[in-house]
Amino acid sequence: MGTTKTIHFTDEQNELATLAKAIGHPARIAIIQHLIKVNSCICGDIVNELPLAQPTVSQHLKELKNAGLIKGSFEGNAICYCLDENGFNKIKNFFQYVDKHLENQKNQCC
Amino acid sequence: MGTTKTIHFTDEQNELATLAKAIGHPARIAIIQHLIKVNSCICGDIVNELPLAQPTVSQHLKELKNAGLIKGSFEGNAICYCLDENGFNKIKNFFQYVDKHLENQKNQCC
DNA sequence: ATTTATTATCGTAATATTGCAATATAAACA
DNA sequence: TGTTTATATTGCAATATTACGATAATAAAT
Repeated sequence: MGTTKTIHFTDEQNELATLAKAIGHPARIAIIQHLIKVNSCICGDIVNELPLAQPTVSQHLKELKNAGLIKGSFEGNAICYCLDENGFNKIKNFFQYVDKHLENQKNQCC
Repeated sequence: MGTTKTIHFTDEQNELATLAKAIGHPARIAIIQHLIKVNSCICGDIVNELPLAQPTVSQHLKELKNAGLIKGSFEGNAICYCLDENGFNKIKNFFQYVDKHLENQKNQCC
């Protein structure tokens, strides 16, 4: 196998999983952190920042983009990337939901 | 390969990635949601809730536990699982950090 | 038009993940 | 002790992910 049984889960569960999975790699965390640090958008700089070859970085950027976590726009012959609030808002809601529960259940666990 | 180059990233980046990766599967999202729904702890019920075989569920529980997202305590011959705030607080902080940035940069992206 | 710079894609090797049947382990109880 | 119940582990097949060299594609600059 190796194949996730997405059919048996709800769209919401699959979407949240896809978002979390996209974030679940140190290189992609580093990309997100860098995009926050430099405030405005960047592109080939990300390749210089990361300890990975250009095709690998390109692949990671693609995954983040597919998940709706970053967006890129052409700027001359380069591409400017920045965070996409669409994806982040979706997970943010999930974590707020979890957090609300954790507050209520403090020290009441089994 | 298939091997993530964890050595080249910071401990924080690797830890956040591990947490997000653990959440990044619909079955594990479903487990988290169920633990929230039933409020107090449960165990074999999770197996009944999920459309997966017992060994598969056991594996998913193990991953969540290793990541510090759930904790289990023995209750007779059964095991009672519930959410572990340790793991969740760590990612929560990350998303708050991201969110703060997104608020500032609204519509100022490239 | 050619070169240069920037990013994406293809192909491929190595490793990781997912899922399950079979089996093991451990605790309660008869 | 033997049996039931609950969970974990092992072993394995199928698929996914990660990473990179080589190469393509695109657009600016000369």
